[in-house]
Amino acid sequence: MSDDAGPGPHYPALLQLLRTAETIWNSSRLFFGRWDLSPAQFNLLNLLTDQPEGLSQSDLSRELLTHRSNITGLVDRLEKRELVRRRELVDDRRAWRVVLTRDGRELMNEILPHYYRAAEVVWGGVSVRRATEVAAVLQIVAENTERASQTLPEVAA
Amino acid sequence: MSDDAGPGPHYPALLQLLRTAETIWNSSRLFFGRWDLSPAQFNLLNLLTDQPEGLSQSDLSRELLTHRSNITGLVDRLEKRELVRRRELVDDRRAWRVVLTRDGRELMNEILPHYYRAAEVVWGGVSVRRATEVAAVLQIVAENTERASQTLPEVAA
DNA sequence: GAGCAATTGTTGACATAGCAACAATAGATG
DNA sequence: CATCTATTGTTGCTATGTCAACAATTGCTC
Repeated sequence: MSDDAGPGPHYPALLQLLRTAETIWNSSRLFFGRWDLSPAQFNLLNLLTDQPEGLSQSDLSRELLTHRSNITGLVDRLEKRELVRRRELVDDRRAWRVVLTRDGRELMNEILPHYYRAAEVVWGGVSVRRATEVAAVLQIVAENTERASQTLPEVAA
Repeated sequence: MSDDAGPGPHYPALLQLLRTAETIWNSSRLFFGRWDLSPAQFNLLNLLTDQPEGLSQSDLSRELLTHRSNITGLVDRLEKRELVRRRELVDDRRAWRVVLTRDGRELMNEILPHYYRAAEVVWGGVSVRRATEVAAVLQIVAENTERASQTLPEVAA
């Protein structure tokens, strides 16, 4: 129960986690740059790939862990390149269904094999079993974080 | 050697990694908001905390895994709040030494204990041993990613 | 149905990113 | 020394991100 404490024993692991994720994100920018896509744009397209009915912008913001208002511009730019289209949602006139166009689907068909291969390269030397264990721990960390966010004042009280 | 492959066996772990990091990042925005800091601002101040001589903006950009040009505005805003100061670097008139002010040091002294405690909360239920193992795997992943970035064309060839 | 609360997407303001181009300076090489 | 190259920080452009406020619509409740 020491009080003016320095870093705890888990602290280095937290730093490594954030650092690794940032490294991957930066590298993915180079990777997707070959198709003139930002990581954010790719992630959005990727979400739509197995959604023939499309997703609302609200759905997209939830899945992408980002604010609704980001989606507007993101979809605007992808729509301008005709990779994506806004279609009407019959039972709700406030919302759109964002769907892949034919061009969008073809682009994803081209990128995805490269992407999946790169994902394996990144885990090179790490067994599937070990990677799965790591993912399980990371899920716990994510859940802890969300729980802590909801009771924010107490986290640091 | 299948070719029009779907996701590989490590793919879910990659998604979980990125998702967890984003969750932490988003949560940290709320957390640091109590002191009117963005996560980026905190990270910069945190780097300076054990650097009484300060760091050049180049050093900062390297450590923060971000472009030089970001640091300009980041330091500008922190300087306006008098948490940080640009001082001359005697042997190189191109560069600055960015150092914490007294206010900046005091602010960090206030925040850091809360921060370190939150870092432990995030790993709740995960033993130190396990967290350290996870971090070791994540370091391998980061190294693989950097190596792949340097030989980008081949990654997806 | 009328009224009220919640949701959806957009907008504007701003912080945070990357990148290219630039001026100033430093370092290396002849 | 002169020149060529590399590094440092800044600027402008754009994309991405948060947030608050707004209009339109939906859902709920009386």
